[in-house]
Amino acid sequence: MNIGDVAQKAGLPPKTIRYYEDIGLITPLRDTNGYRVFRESDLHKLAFLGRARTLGFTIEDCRTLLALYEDDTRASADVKDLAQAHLAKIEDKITQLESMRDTLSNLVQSCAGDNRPDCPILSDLATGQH
Amino acid sequence: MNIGDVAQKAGLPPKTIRYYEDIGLITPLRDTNGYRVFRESDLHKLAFLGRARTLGFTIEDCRTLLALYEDDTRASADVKDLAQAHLAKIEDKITQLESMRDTLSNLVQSCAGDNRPDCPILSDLATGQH
DNA sequence: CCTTGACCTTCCAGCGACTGGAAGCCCTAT
DNA sequence: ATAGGGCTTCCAGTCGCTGGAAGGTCAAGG
Repeated sequence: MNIGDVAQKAGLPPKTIRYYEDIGLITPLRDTNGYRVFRESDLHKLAFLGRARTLGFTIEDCRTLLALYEDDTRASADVKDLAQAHLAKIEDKITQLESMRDTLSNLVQSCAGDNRPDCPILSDLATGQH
Repeated sequence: MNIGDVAQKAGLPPKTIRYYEDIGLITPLRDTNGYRVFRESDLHKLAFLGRARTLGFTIEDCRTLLALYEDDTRASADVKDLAQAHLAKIEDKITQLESMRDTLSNLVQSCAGDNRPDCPILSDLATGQH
């Protein structure tokens, strides 16, 4: 399989796949012409990585997850710990974003949005007073 | 005011303030010794920027907001549009993160987290099947 | 007067995870 | 022979800082 095919099947851009090779997440073979040759196992890893990234795991988390996946003697607790830590970070981010959203949505609602200059959004930014 | 004082008062690290000067958000004066000298107006702008960044506006948004703030003839509609667009992005991000959180939290709950290797989290990543 | 230590300066590099683009090779079809 | 598409590498840029090195400045204390 060439990079185009595997990119299609894994749902990742070729650039990303090359990058993943660069940082040692996968090691496809090489044809005599220098082209990368992907095995089924490479495709499998790439799909794994794609899903892990979709869940927001960092690349380093992904590296760890792949290692755990390939280790028959892993303890599921290690995977769970990693996932739980990641989940906690996501929940933190959600909380942060919700606070932004709430403030912003109040400000937006209080702004007339006409062609006059008076604007509670700017007043708030200027003074920090709601 | 030197950078340390203004950093304290604005609640921003000196490094960030220097960066804001680099990219043209502020233009403090200079003392004969080369030290930056901040006026009240600089402090005011920095506090404005700090609050805008806390609300998640990008630097370019902040630049626009500052320009609008300083333009007496602005239309509040322009500010509102900007804020609304930003709000929409935040809401998108929240939705994305919530979807991650839901999937992850299901996976975490289904994982025994003991010292056996069987792990539904890894199975899911490997197969994409829940 | 000298030193110490806290402050200030500039400049360069790195973070994370790609992404765009240039320059050039390879392969197939016409 | 040529045109096109796909492949290669390498370099630079994204965003918003942040760390660190190397060095100038200033006020206080001995």
